[in-house]
Amino acid sequence: MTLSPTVENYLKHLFTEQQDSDAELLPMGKLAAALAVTPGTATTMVKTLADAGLVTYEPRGGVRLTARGEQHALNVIRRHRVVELFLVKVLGLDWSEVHAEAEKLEHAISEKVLEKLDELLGRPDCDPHGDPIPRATGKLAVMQFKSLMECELGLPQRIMRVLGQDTGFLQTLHRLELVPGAKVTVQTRAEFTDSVNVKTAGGKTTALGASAAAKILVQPA
Amino acid sequence: MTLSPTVENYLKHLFTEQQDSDAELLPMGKLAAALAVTPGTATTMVKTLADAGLVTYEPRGGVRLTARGEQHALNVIRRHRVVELFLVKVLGLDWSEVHAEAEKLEHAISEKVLEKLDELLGRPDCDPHGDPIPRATGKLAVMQFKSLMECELGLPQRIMRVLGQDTGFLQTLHRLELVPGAKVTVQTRAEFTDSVNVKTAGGKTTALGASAAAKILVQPA
DNA sequence: GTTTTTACTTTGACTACTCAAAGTATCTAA
DNA sequence: TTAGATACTTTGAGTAGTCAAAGTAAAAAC
Ligand SMILES: [Mn+2]
Ligand SMILES: [Mn+2]
Ligand SMILES: [Mn+2]
Ligand SMILES: [Mn+2]
Repeated sequence: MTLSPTVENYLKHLFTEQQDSDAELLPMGKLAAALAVTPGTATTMVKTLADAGLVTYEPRGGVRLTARGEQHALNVIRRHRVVELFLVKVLGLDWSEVHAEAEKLEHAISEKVLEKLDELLGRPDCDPHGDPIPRATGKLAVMQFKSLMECELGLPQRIMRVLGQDTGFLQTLHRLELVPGAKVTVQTRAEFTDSVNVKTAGGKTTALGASAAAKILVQPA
Repeated sequence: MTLSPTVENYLKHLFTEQQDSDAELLPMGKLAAALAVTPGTATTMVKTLADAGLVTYEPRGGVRLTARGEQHALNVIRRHRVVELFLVKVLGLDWSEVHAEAEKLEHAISEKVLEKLDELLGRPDCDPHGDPIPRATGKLAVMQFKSLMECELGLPQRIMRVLGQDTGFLQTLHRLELVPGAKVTVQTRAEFTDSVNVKTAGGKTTALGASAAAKILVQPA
């Protein structure tokens, strides 16, 4: 019962896509897009996963992880995020580049090595992007943060999480000191111009577009 | 020009088999046995590697790495051995189990991560079994040690290297304190009974069969 | 110098994964 | 309530890697 890297990727993306779209079934098109494969490829694979008892599949309806599929998905995500943190904390890689590295390593890490990494890192709760790390038991903390688009104006906020893995986006955020742990204050939100003015701890003020601001999640400091 | 894990394994085994058999060409049968595939599979793959310029192939003669193939092989071996040392030194895994782990990880480590690991470990020369680690440039130290079957009797020796990766064998050596770095003295070599008597630093004396003794390489202490 | 054995190569078939393109169900909109 | 668009499935084909078994060259034995 050892899953191929391909199957692990299907389960992982199935989980994350399922997470941020509260519908019963995930449409095949969404899954195919997330995996960057053609719809036909996704259909074929999902039927195989259904036969293996990892998903339930409704033709022309969509797909959903079973409890067993979800456990496997959470284990892959755990490996991915522990590895990301290891690469940043121990090896000193830039947080903007570790996602790509972890995409490969997550399929090569044994349970034993994962446990040792987790121990070395002090049983961390979050990866370098603020994404929660599932516990070895499969439990995943669900945190509800507001984004810079929704949080209160003028009140100091702490950045808790950054959504998205694009290297350029993350490098820019690093340059602007908009990383998890940093303190920021949203000064103004301009209507119609789609722009948010943010003051960082360093005192600098930056304008962010709505799509960027929505990816930065905060909590009152 | 990124090689698949399968191709990397062919190149790696080609290199090591080529090393310890000084013939011009490596017979296909040896390669097939080393990779645990059928001869037909090895033939097919070797023809592909020849087309890619990684080996030269003489039908019914044998196979040999080109300079390019050798560089790739050395890089894979470097990744394997650096990873093994990392697993022992940093994560605290047992030296008997790291080979299996490294077999998977060696294909998932980027050049950047490899460099960071090498740095973290202090640019090591050898892996936990005493196997030399190729330099980033591709240079591999060739060391000529005597085994416990050949070394001088009664003279203290330091264990420099242990050949073979079998978990049970390595666990036993660990229990007997016959690991790289340990000091030992060969007291007697019994003819006909195929047995060698070895005294360890702890003062205990152990009888080793010829095949085991031949795998333990030493140097006068 | 033939025969037999051994080592190797070739062939045909299979699994896992993928895409392009043709076919079909369902939803939307007139 | 039918026409068209959309989303999905099916089919046919291709790549990478593998094995079993049939075929062949070379070496060994006689
Ligand atoms: Mn990631
Ligand atoms: Mn992450
Ligand atoms: Mn090894
Ligand atoms: Mn080793």
